[in-house]
Amino acid sequence: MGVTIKQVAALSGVSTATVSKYLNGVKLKEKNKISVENAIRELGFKANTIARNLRTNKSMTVGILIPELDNIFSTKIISYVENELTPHGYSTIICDYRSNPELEKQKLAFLLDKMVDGLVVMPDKLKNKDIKDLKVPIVFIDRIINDSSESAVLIDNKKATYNATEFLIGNGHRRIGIICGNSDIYTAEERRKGYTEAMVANNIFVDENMVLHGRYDVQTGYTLTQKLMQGQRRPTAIIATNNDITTGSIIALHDMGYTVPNDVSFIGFDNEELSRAMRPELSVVLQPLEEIGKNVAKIILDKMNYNSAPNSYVMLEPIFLSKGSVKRVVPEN
Amino acid sequence: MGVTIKQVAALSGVSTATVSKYLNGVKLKEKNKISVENAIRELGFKANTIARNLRTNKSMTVGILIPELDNIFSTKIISYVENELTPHGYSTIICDYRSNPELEKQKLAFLLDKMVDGLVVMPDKLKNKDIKDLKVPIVFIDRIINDSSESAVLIDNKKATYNATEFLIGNGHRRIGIICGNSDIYTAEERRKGYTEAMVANNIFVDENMVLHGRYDVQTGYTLTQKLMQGQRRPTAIIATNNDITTGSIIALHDMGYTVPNDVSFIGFDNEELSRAMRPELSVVLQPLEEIGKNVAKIILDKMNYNSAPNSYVMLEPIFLSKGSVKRVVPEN
DNA sequence: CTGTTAGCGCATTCAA
DNA sequence: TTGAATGCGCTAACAG
Repeated sequence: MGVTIKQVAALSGVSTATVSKYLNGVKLKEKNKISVENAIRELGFKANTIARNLRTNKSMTVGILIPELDNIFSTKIISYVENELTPHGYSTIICDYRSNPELEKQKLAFLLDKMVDGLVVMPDKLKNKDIKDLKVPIVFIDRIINDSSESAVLIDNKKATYNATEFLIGNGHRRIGIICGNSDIYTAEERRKGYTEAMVANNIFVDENMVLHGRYDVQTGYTLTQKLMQGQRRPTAIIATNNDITTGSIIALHDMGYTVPNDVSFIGFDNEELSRAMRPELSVVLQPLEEIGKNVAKIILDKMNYNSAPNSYVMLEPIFLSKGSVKRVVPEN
Repeated sequence: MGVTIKQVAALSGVSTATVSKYLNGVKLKEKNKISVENAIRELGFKANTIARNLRTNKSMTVGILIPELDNIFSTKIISYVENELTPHGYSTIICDYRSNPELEKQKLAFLLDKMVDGLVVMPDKLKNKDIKDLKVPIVFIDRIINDSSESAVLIDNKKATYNATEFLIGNGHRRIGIICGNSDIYTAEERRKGYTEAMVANNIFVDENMVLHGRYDVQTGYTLTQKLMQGQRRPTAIIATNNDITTGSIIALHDMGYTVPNDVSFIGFDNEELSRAMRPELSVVLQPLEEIGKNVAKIILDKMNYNSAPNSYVMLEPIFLSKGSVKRVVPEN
């Protein structure tokens, strides 16, 4: 369908091999170089990458697999990753699996089909066996897979909620509700642990009615906040553990007529923009998105370029932004 | 480096042609079919799609090109498009061009390189000449390209802001500020026109200081809102014309100590979640994202399957959600 | 520095 | 039904 190297060769009076070399940066005799260039221009030639990939077994593309597309947290990180990859000549193919375990595997296979040279994955239900004998380098973001020692970049999730919880405790709170993602997600479980550890460290009883699990979405934040606030003994503070849960939780509180922090103190996660828009602004745990992205890019580039690059596991510090959504209360004890 | 059709053929005692036929759904003699299936299983054979694409000139994938990845408006639509495409056997490759005209063309070329069978594009600076002789079907979302009669799905943008503006006028507002995207973006210009037309239709002078243009991002919303509110004669109402501008605008108002709607009335765009989180909730113009996605999918599928499918241009109705962010005022003059 | 030759993995004639 | 042969467009030896 398109113009081929053969036609270029014919028109310029050299062999296809020579044209190919030209395309791959090999120096030609000045005269040949010029006639090849002319032919390319005249014919409007564009190399067929599919054929090239077939031949070289490389595609100069990195596959990116995330659970949801409409999740700013992951898309922002990806933007940063892309930013670092592009200057090195790599393109990216982004796929989402709608938090669906079936799709998760299918899309992984799809990316492999496209002969990606590397993979950046935010996994959900993926198991070690699904990835352990892939021939392409892989880096996990945000979450890791049990028993896998593949490279990963994430934040210290336990610390994130530990700090948030301690902050609340320091302000007199004892009944602290927390809304977590499903406990089979690594991140969710870590965040839950951070909370529990902080409570325990401060000799506070952990009421299981205060620890709720659901999906990482607005609806979950909404519903579980209602549940927390409708219980017999309400929390005096709530921690939302992801971007969408933060949104849903705030909407629910407002819909129920509660004011933050007068009726209930609040610490959000990730949702910097909502935090800034509210008055008082929300105290939030933020992740260093740009740093995450840069680390991911560095690791995957290293791995693609030096097969021997060892796995690296990077754990970054969460950022706690203290704003006006936490009120000091008298401890109930 | 994987298992090839050749090895399968060898192991099952038939020719590669026969294996290929099996893979493509051609009926084989029962005995052959079984041995081929066994061989495939034993060897763990997986057809190499790159080779297949090279041969067939098809990839069963649709390329999606959007300006920004961290823009929920586009990613939500894409989710819906994907949802409709998957059951038909099509996968998607998503690329963003970071609102960069250079990248916009590059990524388009990248997708073409991947031999996508169809294209869904939210264009920015793309010109008709860039796409007029592509051999793959294309559908535009949200924005169209001048002098191009390609298929497109969008909302009636002019009406969206016309209605919002009329609503404000009906509530006594005369000095109405509006923050628009860059005027070379189709959508931005339409929205600006809707505003102007409503003003003119109501015999209200259009003060050019009230009509500001910038990027479709939070920073723009923030800065231009400051500008509007710092002027000598402040607006009594502000219209933000996209998701991020809405966010930035609200943050700016709050940072300056203004309350909505007491100090200034406000109508946002797209940002349903922020709208729901605020108290009073924000009045907003919403787009029917799911409907947009479904229309896009339908059109691109038709075009990929019947080359003759005519171009279609779908214009959907915007939704105006009236909440508490608009206050009735006494008209100034 | 250039051309010849071979083949990546698959799908598709055309005969048989 | 099947198989032998051919080639999609390109790159990679190797020899010249």
